[in-house]
Amino acid sequence: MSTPISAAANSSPTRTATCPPAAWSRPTSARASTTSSTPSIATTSTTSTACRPRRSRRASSSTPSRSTRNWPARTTRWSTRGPTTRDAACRCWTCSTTSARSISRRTTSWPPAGFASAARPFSRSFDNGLRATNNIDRPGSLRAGCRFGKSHRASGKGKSEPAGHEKRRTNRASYDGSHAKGRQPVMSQPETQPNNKHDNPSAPPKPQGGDSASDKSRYRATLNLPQTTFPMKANLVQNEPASIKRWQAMKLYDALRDKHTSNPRKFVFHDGPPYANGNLHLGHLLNRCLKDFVVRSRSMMGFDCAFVPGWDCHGLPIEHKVVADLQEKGKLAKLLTLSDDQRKVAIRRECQAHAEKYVKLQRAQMERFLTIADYDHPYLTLQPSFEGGTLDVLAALCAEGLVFRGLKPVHWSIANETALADAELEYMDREDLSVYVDFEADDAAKVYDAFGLVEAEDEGEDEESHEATESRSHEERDGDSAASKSRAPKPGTRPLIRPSFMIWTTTPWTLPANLAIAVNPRFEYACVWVDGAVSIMALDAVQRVMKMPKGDAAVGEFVVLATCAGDKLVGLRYRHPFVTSQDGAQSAAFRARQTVRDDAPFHTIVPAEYVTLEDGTGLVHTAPGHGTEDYQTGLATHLPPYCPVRENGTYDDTVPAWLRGLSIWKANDDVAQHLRNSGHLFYSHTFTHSYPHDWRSKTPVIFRCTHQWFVAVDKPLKRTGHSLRDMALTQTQPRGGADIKFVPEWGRNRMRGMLESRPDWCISRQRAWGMPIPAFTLPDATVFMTAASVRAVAKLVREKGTDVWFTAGPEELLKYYDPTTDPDCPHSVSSSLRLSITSWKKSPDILDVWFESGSTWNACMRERGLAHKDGIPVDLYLEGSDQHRGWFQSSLLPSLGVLGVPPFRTLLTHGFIVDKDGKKLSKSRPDAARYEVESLCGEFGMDVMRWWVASLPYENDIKADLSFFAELGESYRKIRNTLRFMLSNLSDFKAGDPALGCNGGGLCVPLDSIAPASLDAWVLSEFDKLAREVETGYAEYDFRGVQQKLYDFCNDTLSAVYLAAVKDRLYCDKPDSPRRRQTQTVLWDLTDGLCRLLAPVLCHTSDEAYRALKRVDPKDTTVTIHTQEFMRTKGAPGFGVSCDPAWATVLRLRGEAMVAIEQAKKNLGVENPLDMGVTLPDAEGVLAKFDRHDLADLLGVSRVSLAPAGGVSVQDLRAEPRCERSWKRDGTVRPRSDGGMLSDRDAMAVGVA
RNA sequence: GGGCUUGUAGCUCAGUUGGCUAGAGCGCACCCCUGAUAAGGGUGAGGUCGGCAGUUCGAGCCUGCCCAGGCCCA
Repeated sequence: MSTPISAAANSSPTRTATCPPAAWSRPTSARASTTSSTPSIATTSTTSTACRPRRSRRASSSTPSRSTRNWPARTTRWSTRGPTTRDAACRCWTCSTTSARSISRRTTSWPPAGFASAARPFSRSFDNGLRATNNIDRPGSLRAGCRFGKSHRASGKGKSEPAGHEKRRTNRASYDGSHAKGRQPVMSQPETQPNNKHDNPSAPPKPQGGDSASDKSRYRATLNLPQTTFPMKANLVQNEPASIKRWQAMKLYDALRDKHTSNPRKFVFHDGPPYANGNLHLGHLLNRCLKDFVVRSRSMMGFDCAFVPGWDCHGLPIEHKVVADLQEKGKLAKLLTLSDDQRKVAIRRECQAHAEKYVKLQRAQMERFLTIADYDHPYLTLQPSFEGGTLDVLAALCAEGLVFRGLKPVHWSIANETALADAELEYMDREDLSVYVDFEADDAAKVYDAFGLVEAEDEGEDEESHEATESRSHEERDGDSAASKSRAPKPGTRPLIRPSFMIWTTTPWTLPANLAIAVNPRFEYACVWVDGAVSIMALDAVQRVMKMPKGDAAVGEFVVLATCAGDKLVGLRYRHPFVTSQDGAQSAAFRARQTVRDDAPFHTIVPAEYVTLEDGTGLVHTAPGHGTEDYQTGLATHLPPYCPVRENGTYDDTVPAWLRGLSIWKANDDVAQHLRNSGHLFYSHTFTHSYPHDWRSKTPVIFRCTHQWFVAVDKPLKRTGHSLRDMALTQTQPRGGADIKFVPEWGRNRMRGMLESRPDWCISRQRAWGMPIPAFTLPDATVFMTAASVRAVAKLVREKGTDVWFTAGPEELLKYYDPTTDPDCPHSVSSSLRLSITSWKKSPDILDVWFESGSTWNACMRERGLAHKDGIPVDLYLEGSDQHRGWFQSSLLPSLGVLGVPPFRTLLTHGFIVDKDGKKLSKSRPDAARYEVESLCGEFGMDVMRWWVASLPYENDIKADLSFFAELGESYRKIRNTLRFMLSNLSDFKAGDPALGCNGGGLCVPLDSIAPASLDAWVLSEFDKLAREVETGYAEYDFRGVQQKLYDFCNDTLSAVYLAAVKDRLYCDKPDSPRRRQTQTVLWDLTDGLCRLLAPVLCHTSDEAYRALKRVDPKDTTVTIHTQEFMRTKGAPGFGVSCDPAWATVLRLRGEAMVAIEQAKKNLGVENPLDMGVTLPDAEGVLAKFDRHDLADLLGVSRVSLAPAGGVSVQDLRAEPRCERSWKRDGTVRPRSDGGMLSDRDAMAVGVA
């Protein structure tokens, strides 16, 4: 075993260790090998330039090799795996419910029987002298003989043993006597080491002055020890609801508004409405907390910040749920017997009840998040006033000429003759006909040019081939026709046959509506000679298509003549197999109903990126009236959304005569047969695939173009001459237009990208639960809706709600409408309105819910007088990044249309919650229930959750895991304990009433009397810096920065430096000594100021601490921190106290001294810094003005002296007498009249000579 | 497939115009204190900056490709 440090080495009572004597080396000690190379502890650091104390870990210059670094990393991992975990330890400190669990786990689950004294990797709360080591942490690795190795004190500090095998079986294990008692394993050794470390044989001879525990406690009663009612244990789960009740009792939101009645500084923040359906989840919690940080911080900055919560109440999910419930209860069938209006009113009533139920539920959850808002007066999209405000927006857009009717394909139920939303579809297997169809090229030469095919040089081709390039059908080739015997041309040469574009479709009934063929411009296409015909298809599809069994005769011979890129085909024209220019979308009948551009590229090859090679031929039959992608292609190429299918699923009169009036399902076979007969069908077969069906009738649905209402994004506004898209792109430019601020900045590009590519906004839906679009169909089938008519309906809606649309007739609905004053009213209408209005039909459409939420800047903010009166109405919108396409855009466009400016000055987005591996949070995870917000509030407490939210870089994905909340719980406790310590040292302090001037009759010391070189001035100046940074952080929505700075201030500036330094004067000075009172003044102000800075985040805890500081009676509901503002002096954040610039030097030296002290512990064997003195170099002579006691307290040593040169050095003071009261060896300790050994200061405090 | 975005220590994250010997907190290791005590303090160890290839005197940062995520589209 290693040899104890020799006591003989300590011959000098006050030894300066700048040059350790040779005798100190311990050659026989294993530790000697680690310390012999240690440089002199006289250190002169030249690296640190920090101006405030830091607990940074300086990078070591001697980085170990990689192989040596691996080992501890691995052990670290399993050291955290014990059956007790940190989160268990943490939970017990933030709430009452889990503490019992953590305690019980501590005492019963671990260590297992037989390992009674094995240390637990528990919380640091239990670590004092009893902490797990790597090996002990794994019971299986325990080895007799090493578990209870001798105390490091007896074994020369045990450094010779590998980490994890020795240690901590010291007497201090008795801290947790319950573990050791009666469970000492056989291999344990009785502890024989001396209890008092000052009896350590390696230590110098027992010095003068009492050191024993009894000596130490002799003067305990004479000290000013901390006292407070502010508990260490937060009990958040129990206490937070009490805070909520208190705030409700004092009507906190109203109080804040009243306070700012005449405040011209308004911060207008607008809540985006969540959907009133279901429980709130972690994503909502994130969103609501961020919003609350804004509301509370702006209020504390002195702004009037109203915040009205809102809910999105209309829409399909609620209606779908309600109808499903009705169906389940068997009530739907009865409803279906009612008239349309009656049925809709009944369903709407159910929907409203559903929405209101969830508004109530979510409101309670939001209040549990400790958020402040006008919960008694929320805005709901179902409120008549809101509905009126929305219709006003619609009216204004009508006035600008932006609202129009157009065609758009939607899922259509033929059985119910109604449009269906995605949520109303059920996918079921269905048997359909799959056809491969040849569409002949219009100009064969151009096609062959595209493929680069050249004329064949062989003059000997058969006569037939010299005929004009005419079509050759596959049917002809199948027989014994001459063509089938023709030879395949050589690759690269041009056949004298008209080529065809081969498409594939599973809906032959849509072929009459074919207007184009789409190719992918990036794919390679092939010109294929197939048994005497020529077809174009994607090169990658050739093999697959050629394998298609063509009835009885398979493909005989095929040759790829050439290939070319898809973009070469774009623009080539083809001939529809059976629709002529007199039919279809080009027919007079269709053109009469629909505007068709003259340059529309009918029957042309068009580009489309969505074309794939997985199925078909790589050439996609495109019918813009029968598919979403086709429709988009149509929009892009100006092809009309031609749909020849009526509501009942039969063809209209624009199709060829043989199809008119036919059911589309029947038409499938007829079309195939027609193609077969005309030789255009390459191949057909029936197959089964998954196909959407109407969830109610269980019948297959189709895509069908229907009339919808749109807001035009490219049409110039009457007022400005610019389109919504142009305006939006201008206003969202960096430093353009409104100079909208995006947080984070990349949101700008994201949103602009979406604005650039978005189509016209379809604002109509065919449902019951929503706001009706107040349009009317006139007897002549024209549709009537003008700005004035919408406003007239809006007025009625404000009086009666939108149910009136379903209960009243057109005459009643338009009772406020005066056609004679409406410039947009057609003469035919104004002249005969009163005569014909009873025969008008109400529009069955409702508004897209996005239009409602997109109108909230008007329907809520302007309606309620909360918006800025001029210019941009709202300062901030704050939502998840999905709202770049959602709410942000649906708000931007109407606002631009109505006001000409965006609705918001700043757009802040946050990311989505993902699990700890960065994957989507799955509801199916086994511990999903613990991620329910109610569970989280109950497990960690809301202030901890808020502290977590504040810690997040919210711009991107946010990883969430129970362990993270637990970690933030630890961090929260640090803040709490810091507040507690400050409060506990103010128990005999009275701040006085500021209204009384100076110290207001209290014990405060004027702050301007504090010397700039004092500790107190330093900490106040640090607070001012913090206050500036935190206020800036709040203003810039940098909550993470705020949280980190607050934590660092509590953890570092206060706990590690200032509070540790002033502890001595607080405890040991005479209670009313000026020095102590000055520090108490500072503590009081710091606590007050810190609570305010914390208040927007830790709204419960800061209020609790603030009330404790002010000694408010628990029953008193009038005092709260939340009506206060951030601390300001002469307009600037903080107290306006600055410190001496030399503090930078002091703090740099403190860092060096800490390292030197640590070295001294090893080299001198002095364990307690109070047994040390430190000499600081002061070459520049700047330290002289610093109080030596301040410096000593700052280093935690007994004495500090200055030297003109050299480095930091440490002296062993153990031979000097120690004050029995303050435990310091400050050089003034001597026997006193009461028989005790006391320093001068302590003698004075106790009152002995 | 496209737009935007993320990847840095065991974990959560900083990292400015390319100048870095890459920082912080937590955790971990070791130590102190026992008068903040289910507290408090100190000192350390720990990194192939997702991968590959370029540009550059110099790359965590710029470029290209690839891998793995997220949001919104298709």
